[in-house]
Amino acid sequence: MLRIHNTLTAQLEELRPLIEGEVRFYYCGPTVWDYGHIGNFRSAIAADVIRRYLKFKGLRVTQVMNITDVDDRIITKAQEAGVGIDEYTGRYIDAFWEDFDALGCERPEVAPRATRHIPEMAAIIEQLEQRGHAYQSDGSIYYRIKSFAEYGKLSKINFAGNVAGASERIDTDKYEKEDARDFALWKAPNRPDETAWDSPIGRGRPGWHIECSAMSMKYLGETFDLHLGGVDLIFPHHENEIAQSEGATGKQFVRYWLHFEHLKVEGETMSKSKGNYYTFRDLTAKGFSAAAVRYFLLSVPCRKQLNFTFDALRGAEKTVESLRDFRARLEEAKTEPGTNPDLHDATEQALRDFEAGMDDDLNTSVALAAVHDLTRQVNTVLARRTLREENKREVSAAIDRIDSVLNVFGEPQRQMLDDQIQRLIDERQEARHRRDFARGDEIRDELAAQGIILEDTKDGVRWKRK
RNA sequence: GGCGGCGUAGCCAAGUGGUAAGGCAGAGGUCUGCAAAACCUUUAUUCAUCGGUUCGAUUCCGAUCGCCGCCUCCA
Repeated sequence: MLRIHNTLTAQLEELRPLIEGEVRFYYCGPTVWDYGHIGNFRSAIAADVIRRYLKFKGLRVTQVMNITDVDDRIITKAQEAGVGIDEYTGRYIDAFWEDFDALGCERPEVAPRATRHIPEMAAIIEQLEQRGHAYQSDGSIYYRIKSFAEYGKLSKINFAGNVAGASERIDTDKYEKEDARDFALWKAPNRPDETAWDSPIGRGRPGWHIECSAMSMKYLGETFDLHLGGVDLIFPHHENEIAQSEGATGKQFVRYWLHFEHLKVEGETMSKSKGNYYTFRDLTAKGFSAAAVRYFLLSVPCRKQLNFTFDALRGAEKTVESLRDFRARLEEAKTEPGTNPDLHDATEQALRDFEAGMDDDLNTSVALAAVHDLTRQVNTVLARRTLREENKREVSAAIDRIDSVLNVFGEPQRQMLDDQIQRLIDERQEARHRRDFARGDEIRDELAAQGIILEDTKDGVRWKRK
């Protein structure tokens, strides 16, 4: 029997004998019409960090991630727009992947779409009917919750305990269901012209939950290791996934569940009506970099609520800039052979601290503190010009290793300068040698206006793009 | 009403039964022709409030106030 641990990494140790070096996991991604807000991307980045950390730990991963491309709203919206459902969802899906890539997330192995898995869903529904977990009513098919004794085990929802205030809202008469709690597996079309699919279980469209059961089990097996998603999905979605999958197979569905907490904005719920609803594209339009957004969103452990403020995002922007500068300066640094033993120890310590932080329930805050400790110490050594060749190699390797998980340092940008700019830089150096600082500063301002920032160092001038 | 998360410096926050990580911002300094970058020093006698347990609580317990989520449809 598996014990359930309170951290992912502890659970992985328990799983190791079973998983043979490969972690198979599922991430419930967004729905197309809701794909772009930063709350969703916080989850997507959290899943990405987990994915990358599993690889850091030497495990192989098979990740399945869905973007829901069919629901009542999509069907309605597409019909209103007078376009096919694929055409309607396609542009959102394209935009999603564009943002996903920009935010430095690794693509999952499989990104299935519900609309391409109707037969698989129908098969599970048939199985549920055979096993007495489902029933037909008015052409639709519902899950019979009474038949699944363990229903509620994930969310610990106590239906009996709900009092007047909440239970009043459940209007039993409104649905053709045996029990108010039963949920739709398959919905008959409301109108003859409504978008629907033909299948062995009739014409209709899938209920929300069945897609995740069908697609996860198809690609990961009837039992798999890890299931990720936002806390808002615990009930009913994940509860229903368990009921569907375990009802159909009689086997344990998921070994370990991990839920990401919400993002708040200025201490409040993010909502369009409050005017504090931000998409990733809103933030880039305001001039924030994708790296800063990623850094901010992953800087707090994913099981904790995170409060988004523009002050904090500006802070993340500065931090990310200094990390990127750090890596560039490290690579440019001239070194003499040998090693600086203190820095060698500090580098090893940083790697240990980073991993210890991540092992402690993916505590990215602690892991980042280790990164900052290392960069500060290396900067000190760089300032004193006592960085040695071996340290440079070790630190660089450590940063690469850490950044294989966080992906916040950014790619070293060694583009060429065009001749005209290079000539201006040379002219400025000459002017400064003549102590013509007025001309020098004039050139510096001119270049700054073109987005080229100059820094004078003992080894000459270095430049970077703003 | 039920279940759960949370309240730590100007901002984002980690954290622990033994006396507050880290980042950003701020202050002073080093370096620089000046900048920039970087470094050094500094910034919470205190962790929402009030009680309790304890030799000792920010950390445990209770109450209060405040914020967030789920408990209904849609995903």
